[in-house]
Amino acid sequence: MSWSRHGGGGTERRGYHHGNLREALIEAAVSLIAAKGPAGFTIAEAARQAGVSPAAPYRHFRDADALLGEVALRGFERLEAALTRAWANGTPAPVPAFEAMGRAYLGFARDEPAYYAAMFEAHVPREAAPGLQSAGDRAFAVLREAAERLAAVAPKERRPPALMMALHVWSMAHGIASLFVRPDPSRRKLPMTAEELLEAGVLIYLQSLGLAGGG
Amino acid sequence: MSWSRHGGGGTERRGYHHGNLREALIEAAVSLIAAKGPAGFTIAEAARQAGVSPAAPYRHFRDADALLGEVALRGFERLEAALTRAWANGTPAPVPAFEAMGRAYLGFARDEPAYYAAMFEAHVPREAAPGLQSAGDRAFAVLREAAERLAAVAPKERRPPALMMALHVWSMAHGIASLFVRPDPSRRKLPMTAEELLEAGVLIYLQSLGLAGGG
DNA sequence: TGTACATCAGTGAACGCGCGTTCACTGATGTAC
DNA sequence: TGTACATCAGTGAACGCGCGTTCACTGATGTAC
Repeated sequence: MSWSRHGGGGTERRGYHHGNLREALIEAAVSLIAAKGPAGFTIAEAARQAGVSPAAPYRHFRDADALLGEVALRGFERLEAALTRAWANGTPAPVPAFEAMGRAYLGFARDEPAYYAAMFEAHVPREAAPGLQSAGDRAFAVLREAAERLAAVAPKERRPPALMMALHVWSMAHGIASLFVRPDPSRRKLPMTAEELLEAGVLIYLQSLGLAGGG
Repeated sequence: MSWSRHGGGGTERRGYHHGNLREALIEAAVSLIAAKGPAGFTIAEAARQAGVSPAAPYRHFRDADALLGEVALRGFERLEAALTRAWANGTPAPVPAFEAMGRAYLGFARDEPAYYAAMFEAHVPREAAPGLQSAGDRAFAVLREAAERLAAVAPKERRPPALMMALHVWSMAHGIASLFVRPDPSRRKLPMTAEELLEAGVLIYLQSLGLAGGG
């Protein structure tokens, strides 16, 4: 395999062929977005960071949107993995597992700002990368299935449509992430952590469905 | 007043002095952001649209952030007005007035996409325009005061901190606006309107606090 | 009412910059025989 | 094992473009007297 000779870094010697330029460009895009936001990313700069001429990226990506779309796609895959891990198939119990999933969403926004920005802030057309749309669908499906499991446990007369539950929780998590987690220069200060805010909100919401203790 | 001679449009004859360039640039920025998103806006293009040389805007704004900041500031003022109007001092009753405020938030996101983008998507530093931070504070204060009025009506043993209620509802409204109202090319389809989704979410939330008729 | 003057909003030409995109090319790779 | 050849990833030079920003300037405005 050619890229085994080229492995990780950027400064390393290489021949005429890069060997793994596609991956290197994606990595470069991620680090550029992390540093300067999605608007600060350009194909030319990504090429420079990959140590390659400005024309080279066009062998792999039609334009900037295609590259951004690939970053977004991988972001959705990572988010899906993180949510799946947190939900842990509803263990030890559905409600705490659901809460863990909420924390995972915020953790993703915090720890992977570049992916998050490509997914939700770059306004990449869904056709930009093949599979982008379905990767997004799969990430949301994790949340929806968890909501279905929860809904099944709820007292029948209070049970809302699981899809709606999923949308409510996603919206609250996403709103909190956008307003209080993403590094925005005009971000408002919170009197608690974003995680505490979300956890409280979800608990209040679930209580109403007969799913969480007391109050 | 000099600008009384120059009034509205752009194509109209004018002399050496524009007379109302500052306002014209803000209008141009709003229309550019509406058309191409915050990233598609440039000082040069705003100047062109105002019928003025590319150097002229620098008499009024230090840079693009200052102009965007001014747009964001006015956006917060408009949002504050819209929320205040919808809340209507809690009439006819706190819960429906609260719901109306939620609809007003979504309506603002839908009807004023340029302002919304400048406020929440352009990542303008809060120092970009004097008063920007406090305009944001005032808009949020409307929501917070409404939450306080609602909290006062809630049964004591279920009453959450009003600030937290405000943050929860703001987050859900903002999440729904970001995910389902803003024109995002990768936006997911909803099985209901954004307004219905938010209304249902807020009702479920308020039920839990003993504030809305039970399910 | 008239005039001189200070002020300052807007001009227009110019600059350097980085970007996206193209093109004919070059040289590394791997495969057919 | 060797050789000829097709493939195609990456080159590098070039282009036109629009942007931000500067500068000495010009001419409209309004105010002091």
